[in-house]
Amino acid sequence: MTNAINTGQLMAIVTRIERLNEDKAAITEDTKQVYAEAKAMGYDPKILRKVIATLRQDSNKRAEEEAMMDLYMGAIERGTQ
Amino acid sequence: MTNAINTGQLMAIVTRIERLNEDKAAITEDTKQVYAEAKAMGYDPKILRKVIATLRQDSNKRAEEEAMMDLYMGAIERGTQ
Amino acid sequence: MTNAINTGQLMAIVTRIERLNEDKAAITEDTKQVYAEAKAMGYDPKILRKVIATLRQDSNKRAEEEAMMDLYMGAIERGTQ
Amino acid sequence: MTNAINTGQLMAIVTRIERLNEDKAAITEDTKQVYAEAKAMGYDPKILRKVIATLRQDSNKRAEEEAMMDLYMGAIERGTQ
DNA sequence: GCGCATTGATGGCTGC
DNA sequence: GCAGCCATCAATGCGC
Repeated sequence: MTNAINTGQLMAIVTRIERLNEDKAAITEDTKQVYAEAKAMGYDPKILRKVIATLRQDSNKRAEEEAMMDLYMGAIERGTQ
Repeated sequence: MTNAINTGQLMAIVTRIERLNEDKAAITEDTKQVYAEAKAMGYDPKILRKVIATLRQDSNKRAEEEAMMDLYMGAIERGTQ
Repeated sequence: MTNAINTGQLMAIVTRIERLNEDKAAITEDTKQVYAEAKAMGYDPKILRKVIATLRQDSNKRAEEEAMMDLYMGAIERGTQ
Repeated sequence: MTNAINTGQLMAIVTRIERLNEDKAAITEDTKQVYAEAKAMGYDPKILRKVIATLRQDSNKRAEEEAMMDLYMGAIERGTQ
């Protein structure tokens, strides 16, 4: 019967994921720390967040535009076959 | 006038945060990878996620929520008999 | 050449889809409203959502998932004793 | 004891939400239909989706820019108080 | 059946 | 201190 669970294997997986989750939480913590420092230096955290978000959006936008271009190009190629 | 912005300082902050965001994204990537491996080994990712979430939850709170859920469900079942 | 686009036709399609999207957004809004009212009446929205989700689920499938979850949890508990 | 549940009230809430969910599903259905028609007319559904998404993004972008502007204006006002 | 895109849910942050 | 808001994250559903 293959329904039996390989306990060691399962626990290894669970442990790895839990570890990754902790690492991620730690980074979130660090990020908050940086925002706190920035605030102490007089920067408005809210604006800072918006700026970062905007910078990220701009990269995404570029990627997005390329994707769209590819899509159009593909359509044209198919249309002219 | 103190409104002038220290460009270097600001960029340092922004860069640090972007770096942390990237690190976090990388970990998210790794996590997805682990789930994919687990799936390949025959584990159901959906259940796996539930298990991880459950392990993280406080058991008292969990019991409480279940009790309330039963209460609601019971009321509805009686109402539709 | 048939590659030329019928602008009016295309716009009609786009407009219809946008309209449907708006309608959907409006319903989402209404739904949030109902949850808010329910909360004001003392119902826990989180539990309420779980109840609705549960009612929608096929009960066989639900039992199956719970069984598998128990299997995983049992293996982990035994492993950590 | 106030923990007892007003069954009729609860069911009314649940029913309203379920109804809204159905309406939403119906709209989703309609949308799929429109995409199917468009495809039959020779439009590439994939591109169509991207176009719609882009149009939506552009509106969002405008709103976003206004929000950012407000944020900056607020910061300046606070800074000059 | 997979990957993706959208949508729904949760937790954290901010302002009152 | 809490409610509302936002941003992230999980999950379902869709098209390929």
